Amino acid sequence: MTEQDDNGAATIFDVARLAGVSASTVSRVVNRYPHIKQATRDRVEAAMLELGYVANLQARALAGGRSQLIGMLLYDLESSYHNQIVRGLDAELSASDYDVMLCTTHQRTGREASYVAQLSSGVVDGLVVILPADLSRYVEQLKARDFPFVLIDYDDDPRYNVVKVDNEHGAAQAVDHLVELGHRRIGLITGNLEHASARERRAGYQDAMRRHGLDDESFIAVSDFMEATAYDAMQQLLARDEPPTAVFTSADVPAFGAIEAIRDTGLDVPGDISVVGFDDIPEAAMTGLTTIRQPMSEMGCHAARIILDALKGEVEEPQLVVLPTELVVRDTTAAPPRRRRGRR
Amino acid sequence: MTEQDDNGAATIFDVARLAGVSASTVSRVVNRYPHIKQATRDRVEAAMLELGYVANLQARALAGGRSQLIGMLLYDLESSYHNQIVRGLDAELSASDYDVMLCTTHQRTGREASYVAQLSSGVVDGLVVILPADLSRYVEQLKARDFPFVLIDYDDDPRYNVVKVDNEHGAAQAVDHLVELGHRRIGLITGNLEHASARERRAGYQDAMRRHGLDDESFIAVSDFMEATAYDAMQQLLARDEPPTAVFTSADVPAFGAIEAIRDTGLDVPGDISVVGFDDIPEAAMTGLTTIRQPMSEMGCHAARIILDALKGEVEEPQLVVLPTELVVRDTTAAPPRRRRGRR
DNA sequence: GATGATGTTGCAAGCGCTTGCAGACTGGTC
DNA sequence: GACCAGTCTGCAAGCGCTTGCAACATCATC
Repeated sequence: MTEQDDNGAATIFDVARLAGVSASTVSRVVNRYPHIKQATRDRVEAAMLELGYVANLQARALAGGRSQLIGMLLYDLESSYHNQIVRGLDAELSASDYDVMLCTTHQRTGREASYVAQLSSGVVDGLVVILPADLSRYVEQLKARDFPFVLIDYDDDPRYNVVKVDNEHGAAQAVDHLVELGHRRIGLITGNLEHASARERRAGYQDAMRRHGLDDESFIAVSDFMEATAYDAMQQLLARDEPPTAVFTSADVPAFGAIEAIRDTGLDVPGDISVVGFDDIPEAAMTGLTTIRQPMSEMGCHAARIILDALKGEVEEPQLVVLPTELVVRDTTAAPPRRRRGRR
Repeated sequence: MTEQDDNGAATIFDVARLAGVSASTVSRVVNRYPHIKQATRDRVEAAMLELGYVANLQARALAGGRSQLIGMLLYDLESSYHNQIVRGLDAELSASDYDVMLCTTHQRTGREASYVAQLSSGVVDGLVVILPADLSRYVEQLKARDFPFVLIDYDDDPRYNVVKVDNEHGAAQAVDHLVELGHRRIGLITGNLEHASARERRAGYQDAMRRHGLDDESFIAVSDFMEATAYDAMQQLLARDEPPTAVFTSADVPAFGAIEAIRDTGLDVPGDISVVGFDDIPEAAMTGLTTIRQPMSEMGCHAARIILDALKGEVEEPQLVVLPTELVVRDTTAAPPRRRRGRR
């Protein structure tokens, strides 16, 4: 309302002067230090309000306080998969005065380490990481510094906090569903095998197939979670003498690619070939894709909770949270066609 | 490689000691100050490498330097619309050693002001804002402080940097397309009219309709960019004595809602009713929605460029960038049915 | 060989905040 | 009335960095 300084915002000293106390006292009010006389507190709060005081996060973090920010490192913002997780995280954190800062590495995979270094050196108080592949380089450093962090969708590693879903069981659910419908020739289009999730889903598929007496490695095509490569992978499977009557893809996005490839060959989904995805992103519901649902926003919640606990100093053993998946049957799966058609 | 301190990372002093220079010199090397002897520079760089030195962003920002971060404020991360913009922004920025920090206000509309205050008080060097409604509260403050910022999808306001598309023309393209197909009763489902884009698209629709001698306010239903409310709005339009044979929705997401409502009534898209969206999000291509494309990643690029220019001190007049839209015809538009059917 | 223009570096004062320590109170007890 | 425990507040020393200023080194010039 009243006098604002020339350019910048009001500092803690401005507030202190106006309230007739020292800066330390203002700091204590802001940080909810218990032993402050109510009258003093009121005066300080009034002054803050009047000046529109906003704490300078930089200074606070620098002086040893907290930045009240949790970093989230992703390789990509394209997929709605991440967004759901962010939602969950954000919802849980915002109840505790924390906020999320999102960073994406995009193409520039090599920059992960520097991102982590930067963020963890004061910008954020904790880190949630969804990245493929080998984190060892920087994760060990974080660990050594007792910096709170959670890995999402990573290998089960007793040294770290990990939040994930039961990928193997999820893949088995997909296979079981297809077998129940009567399918015997069931293909798999895996994701990039650098991802733990891709490996685990493949393992789940293989186990389930074996359990049904159906294992045949040649039904496996490798892709990388992208639509275009899944299209190609599907074409490979279709080119076989006896193409599969169903495919399970390691995510929803590649499922779309597979469906396109199938339809481009003149075949029908699910009439000729059934398709099951993984994730249950919103687009899956929209297009009627049968899929294995991951509770994504729950994953975000759990990650948040682990970080918050660590921040409270309730440091426990590293936690492993494995959430259950769920089969969602929609319109891309059906019984296999009666009469066998060779190819095409 | 060698001695790392007890916990935290190496500071500028550690580097200085190892290189046998003062901290200021190290700072100058880091900040590419020109007058440094090559030999000194080399020595410092070697020391940095050896210690794995990472500048503390907080301290740097606090001391008056730059954080090398551009903030982006969104109300939502759900729609792929934003993601595309972020992509463009990020691509452009990362070429200049800047990174993006994303913040979403989510439901909590009231917190926008505090977000902006926090971010602009040192966390980021510039701000890109995609928010609905009334920004006046905090935007004026930013302006007064000469803090670089860009508004996306905002009213044309000569005081601010604004990046947007030609919403009116886009809407006109949609109407023209439908008229060309033979439609005369063309409905509009607007977005939340707090958004400038919703208002402009409505204006474009109205102008075009008038131009074709077709204006009839009763064909306008108000929604809010969401699928569910668009569903309801469409139902209203369908309940009329003479329902429209085509609708234009102010975004792609509500178009999906409208289509669902139409199909739930037993009618066909585009056989009975044509639908045109706006945005061209990936889901539009996937589901064959005819729509008006916004060059989203270009919008991000432009925003980045404006911020970077401002940061370079090349402060010019506030810029207004209006990008063209493009009609993308897919499978949800066709000629109206021959024989008029009353309702249902 | 003196002079000035440049190039190269260090000193020290902050940036806005937190926090350990200590001093000044308050109240209750013996 | 003296004393102790507890409550409340200020002082001052940083957190890790940038940057204006000044000092010194270098070099070409006359």
